[in-house]
This record gives sequence, structure tokens and C-alpha cells, in this order.
Amino acid sequence: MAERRARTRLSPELIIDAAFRVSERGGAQSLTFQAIGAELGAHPTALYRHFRDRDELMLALIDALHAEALDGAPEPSDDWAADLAEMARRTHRVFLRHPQVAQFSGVRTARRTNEFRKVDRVIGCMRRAGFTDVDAARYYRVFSDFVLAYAAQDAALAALDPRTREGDLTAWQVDYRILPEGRYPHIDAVSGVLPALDDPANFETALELILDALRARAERARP
Amino acid sequence: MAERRARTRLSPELIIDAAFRVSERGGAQSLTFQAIGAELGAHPTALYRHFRDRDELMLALIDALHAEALDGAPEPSDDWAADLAEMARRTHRVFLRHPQVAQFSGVRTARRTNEFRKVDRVIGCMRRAGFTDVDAARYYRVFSDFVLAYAAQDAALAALDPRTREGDLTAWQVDYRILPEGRYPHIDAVSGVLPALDDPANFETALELILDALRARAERARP
DNA sequence: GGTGAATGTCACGGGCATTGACATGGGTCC
DNA sequence: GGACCCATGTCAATGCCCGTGACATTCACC
Repeated sequence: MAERRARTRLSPELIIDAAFRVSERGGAQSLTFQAIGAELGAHPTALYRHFRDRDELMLALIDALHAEALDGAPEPSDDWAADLAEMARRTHRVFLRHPQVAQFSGVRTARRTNEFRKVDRVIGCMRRAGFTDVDAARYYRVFSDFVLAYAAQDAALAALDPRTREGDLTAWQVDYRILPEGRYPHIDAVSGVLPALDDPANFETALELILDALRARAERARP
Repeated sequence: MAERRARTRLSPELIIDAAFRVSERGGAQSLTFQAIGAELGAHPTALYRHFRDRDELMLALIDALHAEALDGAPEPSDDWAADLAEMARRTHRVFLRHPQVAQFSGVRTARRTNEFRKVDRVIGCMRRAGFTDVDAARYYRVFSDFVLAYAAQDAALAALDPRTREGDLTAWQVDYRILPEGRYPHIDAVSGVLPALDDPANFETALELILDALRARAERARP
């Protein structure tokens, strides 16, 4: 079959690349074996020769996100909090760049090398902050899960199909302003200045809050 | 048809109850029209008479979660931070009680009465803290989204099908302890004391950090 | 008792993940 | 060079799912 010969051979890397291409182009739920197969000019089931099932492919894609976030990250500095902020912002940015994949990455432990690298760096920051190992471990877990959860949520919002997304976003701009008079006094008071759901400043503010608190605790932890 | 007459009539409430029953019983992805229909002894497509599509049903279920979280909540006290903590813990608890539904609730704006009630209360706390309306609106959004994101992530973990979940949880207890010697020094140092992914203390710690930071900012905001 | 709207049922179309049987082609060993 | 094997790709089929449109039944109201 000439067609087959012309095509380059499939490989996990090619498949992952194709998956990202599909995910960027595609609306909600576009990340199917059919679509990835079509992108490669291959039969959908051919992918099963390289990934046992959908879950394994997703874990590989998630690890690729971690890799992209780490890629080109500056070396650890002497400001542990700034380093944490840098890692967090990179993660958030990468997640928004690949929302279709990122929306699922909050919960899953990829168990792959790039995840290990990231975990190691964050724990390193916490130890440099002067926390005991027990506290460093706890704060690593809380900080990372916070970043993952918040970033995955932003990604999920970005990954909604446009119609639904529009509805949710305008709900905050419209529905909330025409509520029954007086029933929700606090909403009334601030409805004009509510930040949009997808305002990037939200993540930034949350990050600052967490880092403020960690800095305060780190000071208390030191002599 | 005797069967039909014997059955009570369907209604949105009955369907929602059945959906929660199914979701509690069921493994991952169990929340299908087929399953809910079977639970009610009705044809799956009968549900379409009461909910336009799956999305509308999900929004109703999500709003039911908000209602359950509000249900029996104590009246606002004079300690705004404690009130926020109370709301957050209630949300987290309810989400873990209904993980199959809650895992999707992070992103979606339900746009229904119980959501409005919750929003109003949180904004009220922020205003009592002494923030300007602009700050109150911003901190409301950040605080609520943080709680939703973190709680939804915990729920998503709880909602994973048991096999996958087991794999992810033990990864942290096993895989992370047998990494190549010396490559990840910080992981090595704390691997013995890493909190489990599903340790409820994680959420508590994250909540304390955010509230610490908000209290500090509220003090600065006042005369 | 008659009528129209609301509700339930049915058959079906179109997607999807995954499996198992089969084909093919490149590399290996004699 | 030839026989053989294994990795890879293809195909057909299974089983689940959401959602639609045509049809039947019930109920409230007149």
C-alpha cells in the first residue's frame, strides 16, 4: 500500500504532537482517538500499539505539560518565594496554552520524570525557606495542589465549548446585575466591580495571598 | 399500562434525587441518562422532558450541592474569617460526599438561587472585614474560586475509578520512595513524611494560609 | 365527554473506546 | 539468499453513550 509507505512511522512522540495539535484546534471533547488518528492519517486503532488506552495517553500528555512548564525555567535563585511564583506562573501559562489537556491534569499523578523534577524543585524552595522537613513536605503538597487545582480550573473554563463558556461568563456580567432588588444586598453593592471569571489577575492574587502567608510562616519558623 | 400508572410521575426533583443515588453508588462516569432512567424505572429519554440536555441536569445537580452546603449553616457571626472558613469547610465536605457530581462543579456557574445565596454571604464577609468594595469583590472571587477549585480537585480524586485512584495514591507512597539515588535530593529528604494526596489536612492547611493572608491585608486596610 | 398540552416510549443515528482477527513489512538468523 | 518472527497497522465488530423525531398516553380543564 503506497499510502502506508509514504507515511512516516508512528511513535509515541508523533502521537503526542498530533494530540496537542488536535487539542489546540478542537472544541470541547475533541481529543479523541479518531481525531488524533485522522490528524496523523492513520487508523484510530493504530494508536493502541503505542498507548495501552486513553488514560495512558492522557498521562503522557500531562507529563508533556510539566516538561513545557519546566523548559527554560531559570535556575533556582536565592529568593525561594520568587522561585515558587515563577514555577506557578509558568504552570498556569502552560495550562492556558493547552486547556483541553490541562483541564484533566489537576487530579492525575503522572508519575513521570518531568513531574519528579518539578516536585523536587518546589520541595527545594520550601526547605530553603527554612521549614522543617515535615512542614516543607506539607507546604509543598498544599502549594502544588493549589496551583494545579486553580490552573486546571482556569483551563477547564477555557476549554468549555464557546457557547457554554459565553453563557457562564456573561452570567456574571448580566444575570448578577438584575437580581431581585434587595434580596442580595452584598452582590448589589459590588456587582459593578466584580472581576471576570477569566481575569488573569485572579490567579495572580491567589498566588500572592498564598506566598504572603508562607513568607510570614517562614519568618516565624526561623530563629 | 399498569406499570406506568403505578409509578409516580417524574419531576425534576425526583430525577435529581435519583441522580444523586446513582452517583453515590456508581463508579466513575456512572452518571448517565441510562442509569438514572433505570433507577427511576423510566425510559432514559424520558428525562429529556425535564432537562434539555445533560448540561442542564448537571447545573441543577451542582446547584443542589450549593444548597446542601448552605443548609443548616450558622448565621453570619462577628468573626468574618471564621464565617469564611465555615463556608469553605462545608463546601469541601459536601463535595466529598458527592464526588461524582462535584468534580464538574468547579468550572460551571450554576446561575441559580443557591449559588446567589452563597456568593452574597462570601461578599458580605469580605465587606465586614473592612475591604473596599473593589477589594471585597476581588477577594470574594479569589477565595471562592480557590475553594471550588481545591474542593473539586479533591472530589475528582475521590471520583476516580478505584483502580486508577489506587495507582495514583500508591505512586506517592511507593514510586516516590524508590527514585534513582541522588537525582532528586529534596524528594529523598522528605519522602518519608509526604502527606497523602487525599489527606484532609491538606485542604485545611490551604484554607488557613489564605485566611492568614486575608486577615493580614484586612488589618492593613483599616485605620 | 372532548380537546390540547404535557409527559412517556420507541427506534434510530452518530460518536466514542476498546478488542481480536488478520495483513504486511523490516529485521534477524541460519 | 531465504525462512521466520515480531512490531506495527488495518479492519470489522461490540457495547456504551447522547440526543432527536415520530408516536402513544395521560391529565387538566372546559
